[in-house]
Amino acid sequence: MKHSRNSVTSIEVAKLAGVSQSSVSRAFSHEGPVSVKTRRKVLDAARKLGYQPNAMARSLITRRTSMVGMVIANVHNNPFYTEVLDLLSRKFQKLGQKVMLFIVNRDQNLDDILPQLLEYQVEGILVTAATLSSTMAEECERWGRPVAMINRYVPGVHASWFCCANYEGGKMVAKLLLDANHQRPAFLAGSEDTTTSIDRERGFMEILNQEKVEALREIGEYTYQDAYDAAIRLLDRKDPPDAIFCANDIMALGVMDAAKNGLGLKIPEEVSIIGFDDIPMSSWSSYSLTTVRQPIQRMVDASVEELLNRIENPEREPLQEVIPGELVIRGSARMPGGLSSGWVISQDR
Amino acid sequence: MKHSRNSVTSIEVAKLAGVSQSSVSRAFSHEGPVSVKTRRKVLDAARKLGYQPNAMARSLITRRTSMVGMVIANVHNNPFYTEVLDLLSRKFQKLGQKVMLFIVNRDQNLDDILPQLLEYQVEGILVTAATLSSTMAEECERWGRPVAMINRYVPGVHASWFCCANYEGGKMVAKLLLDANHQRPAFLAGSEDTTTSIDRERGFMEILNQEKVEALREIGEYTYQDAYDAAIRLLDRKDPPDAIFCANDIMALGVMDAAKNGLGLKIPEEVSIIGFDDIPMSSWSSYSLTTVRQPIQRMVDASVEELLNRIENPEREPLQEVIPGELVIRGSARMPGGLSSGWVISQDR
DNA sequence: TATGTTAATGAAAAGGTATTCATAATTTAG
DNA sequence: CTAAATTATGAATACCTTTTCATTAACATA
Repeated sequence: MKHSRNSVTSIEVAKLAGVSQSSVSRAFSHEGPVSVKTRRKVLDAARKLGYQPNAMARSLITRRTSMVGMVIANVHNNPFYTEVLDLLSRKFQKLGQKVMLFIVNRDQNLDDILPQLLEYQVEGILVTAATLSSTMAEECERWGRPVAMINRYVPGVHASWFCCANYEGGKMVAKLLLDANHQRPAFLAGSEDTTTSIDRERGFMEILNQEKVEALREIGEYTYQDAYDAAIRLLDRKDPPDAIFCANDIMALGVMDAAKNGLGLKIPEEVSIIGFDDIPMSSWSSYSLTTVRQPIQRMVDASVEELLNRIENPEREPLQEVIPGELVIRGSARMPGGLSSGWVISQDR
Repeated sequence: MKHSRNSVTSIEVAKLAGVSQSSVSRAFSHEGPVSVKTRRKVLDAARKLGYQPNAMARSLITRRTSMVGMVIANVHNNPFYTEVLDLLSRKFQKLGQKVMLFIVNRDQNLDDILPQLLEYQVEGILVTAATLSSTMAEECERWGRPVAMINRYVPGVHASWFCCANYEGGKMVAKLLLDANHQRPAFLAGSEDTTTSIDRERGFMEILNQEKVEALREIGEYTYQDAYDAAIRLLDRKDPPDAIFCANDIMALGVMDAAKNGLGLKIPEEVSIIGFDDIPMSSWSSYSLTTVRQPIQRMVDASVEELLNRIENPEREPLQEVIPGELVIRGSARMPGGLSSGWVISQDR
């Protein structure tokens, strides 16, 4: 026999089990008192009919859905966010939350996504690699739907966010390059309008300026190909840089390919390359990229826990945190003479 | 003012607009007749109150949710499935479907996922890179929840599926290698229990057997690292292979790194490497991997359309399709002398 | 045994919408 | 200008749960 849709209701189960519908509900929801005898009867009947409580009906009365919205960009062209997506999803699952997923473009306006999320009564929204406008975030929060962001923040917004210490990361890289006696560094920006790229550059430039070192600059739009092209432009000048700090790893890999295979340069002898993220490919022997590892697990854990926390306690004020990254020294950048010079060399994972 | 949860109902809107609740519903659902005047009044009031229809309540009565379940594995360690996830999600979005996402392990049992999907009344389920047991699939279908799979099938199962022509792909690769005069090919399997790996190997071996060519064999579990290790074992023997066909690209990249950087071999002069998938990295200049491109866009389009189609027409029989892949000739495999020999050389995307 | 407590049960209401049906308003045809 | 047909509206119902409340059964205490 073929059921057109799942039409088995608690009433039918009740009938078969010879109890009231209320008892069926109690047997399933672990709330309220049920005798072991009726529970058994109910579960037997339910199994026989293939009954399953209807989450929609339940949510209508409990006003809880156990659903969260997840908005993520850049998932296909940056393995870092693939990993974030993976970890987020699994963490939510483990904590009993259902995930409603929206994949967007980095620069996409979320104004048409939000209504859908709210319509479906998600209890909270997690945004990463995309930016929720300040007004939109306020709107969500005002309706009791907490928002948490990863690696993105909006000044003064009433929402939680968790970022890698991008500014400090940029500083670390600059110090490393100067210590290793680089004379002519360059910065390869991601997208001009992302705080991640901006902050990494700010930290980087801050140190260089202190030492009165000027830096070249190009834009790679956070993609392999744009970075490859930018690297060619950069390295093909009469006065090429001797080091390139890229706003993320995927660009750094593009730059390495451009330098090595495009222009036949030796890395790190002729040019040092440093990235940011520490995606899996950075440790591959073809690249061996020196980079700043983002504390991805901690960012994920913190943001999920914070989000669920604020769902349970709506009065709680949103939390924001900057979590330090760590330098991962591999082979793509020349090292300071001593090497001992106090650098923390992180192990590969 | 802070609303505890979204508590604005159609009744409040009706009150403010001075119409009945029914009219509010009609104004929003584009069903039934509404005069332009009342529609305007309703929408005005709704905007003022920040009203949004409650999808849970709606689904309860319409018995439709516009939600589909998406179960995907391997998303973090195989860029191919990252892209599938991305395309699937966007396609569903474009067609007005909400996606409930579950990320699982390849070998994970889906028995605990399914009840959750059914509980939340998804109207269909799309599974990729994971396997739904035959009985589970039947169960879903029996309750009117169509199932579609990408790159996975279960013999005799009553579900839709769309696969790349893995068997034929394996044959193509074998022919190419033989034509280019390779004497000692090897196959690097993914996971032993996946039809993708099995079918690719079957096609590959079929041609080799025809020509009485024996092949070496190793297992790489579909990961870069395992493949790297397997390649070392393979290439470090006294009688190493002169070609390695890998069950997917990510393994092929591991094999290339092992050969080039681990053992100092020249590719393709000393060993040819061929992959399967055509992930973005395969076209990077450090690899330039010859591979079989999966028709990812077509598989995604077909499976989504088929799933929605069967949701609308539950009586329709599930459709299955094998879609041919195409050989992408790059630089990681020695070519037949003529090169003209009739090979379709695909352009990079 | 009588009485007071606690546990178990069922009837009924509530949650927010879509939809049916009957009625009212409007338009069209004659 | 009336009758007929059409369109717009509102009241009431249904969707499937959870939960409250009142009632009954079971149990323990004196």
